[in-house]
Amino acid sequence: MLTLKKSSEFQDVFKSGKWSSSDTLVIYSKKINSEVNKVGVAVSKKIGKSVVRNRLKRLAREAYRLNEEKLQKGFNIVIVYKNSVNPEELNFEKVEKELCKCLKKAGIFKENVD
RNA sequence: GGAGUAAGUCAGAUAAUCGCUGGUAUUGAAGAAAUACGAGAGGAAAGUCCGGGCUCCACAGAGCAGGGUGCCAGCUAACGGCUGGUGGAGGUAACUCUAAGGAAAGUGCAACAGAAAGAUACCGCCUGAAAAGGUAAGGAUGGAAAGGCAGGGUAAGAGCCUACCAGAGAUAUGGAGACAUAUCUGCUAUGUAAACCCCACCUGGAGCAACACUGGAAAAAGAACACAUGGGCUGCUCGUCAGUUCUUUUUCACAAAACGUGGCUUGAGGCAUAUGGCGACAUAUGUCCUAGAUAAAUGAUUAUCAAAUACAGAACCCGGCUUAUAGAUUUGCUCUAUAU
RNA sequence: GCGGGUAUAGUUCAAUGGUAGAAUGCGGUGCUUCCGACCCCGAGAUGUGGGUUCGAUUCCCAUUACCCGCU
Repeated sequence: MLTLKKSSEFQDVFKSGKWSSSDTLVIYSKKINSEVNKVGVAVSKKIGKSVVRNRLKRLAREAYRLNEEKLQKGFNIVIVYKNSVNPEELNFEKVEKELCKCLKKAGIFKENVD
């Protein structure tokens, strides 16, 4: 799993990418000329303390990792948690569900997969 | 058995599958990558309230200003920390708390009430015909009222005298000291220094986003040059150092705010034993190596253990303080009930 | 990571250690045929917990929330 690292890459995805959202997540994506996908996760400081934010990042990364094979390639993706999220209500199953929903909306899933 | 008090310890474990970040070894020309082995968040990692190391500024200068600390002795690299004691406060007790120098160097403040707020006594009491004088027992106020209270004494009164209590000074004894005890003198000096201040001691500034190293080109404009200007922490005054560059803009290229590499983890380190000390701690010997990331590493699923749930995530390092914290557990001591 | 600041009525701001005040908003009364404007009256607050002081918005300590700067 490759991650986005530069600030300029993040800004590029935010400005010129497509977005789709669910109750808890917003996903920005941009197609580029590449054979791999890159992912970044962003959690606002308003959601909680560092323990909470780290936990949410891990959940998102794990959910992405388990579903990575089902995706089309050549995208830069940024996963953002909404500020209205209640961290106590989230567990791994919910995050995975929401993430897949958003990715389908964005059209990144391969067509022949449910 | 109950209630309490003090000091600690732990902070889920084991197994399986998938996955993450360093290290070592092997393969590989190297890089990337792969395989194997082993390691991988805390008691507060937090708040940033103190202190120190380290780096740069002149290895760090002078004076004033400013800031901090404040019973005594010790410990420590240092401290506003810790240990042991002294005084005071609370508790039946075990024990706990305590910013605790100076108000007799000076200044300020003490609203309202009250005659009066450390000072010219309003009413009152006594002497006296009056004028005037002597007084502070009693009176209302107030947080605080001329040491308190009782007796003697007196014209009325008053430490004027006496006992007890409280405060001040002197002397003696004990103690390293804070201070304690005893005796004598004598009756005045209110409170506030977490008001200014005085005294004693300490204090240069900035911080790893510090700092060092490597890495492209071209052009234009401006400023200042030796008794001058700018810079070297903040306020001022001095002193001193370096000695020609500095600032801005544009174009191309670009990891480009170089988001690169180092600094970076072996350290006032941990553990065990012995010795010295009431103790904090010190010394000696042996032994161990235990995160180092940079959009930032510990996660997901399943099973078992009654249950798996608190506060919470290293970011240069260390010593403290403060604050948050589910549950489990050990030891010492105190009071109390019942039984023997 | 480092440095600094703020918190007072519903809102915007004042206040030498001595009764917390103003504007606006809110409620009521009057005026008006009714509403508005105007007049009168009223309620309403020192972020939280300790300490110093006779007395704390003010001084000291801790804590919570928010904001700003460095990069």
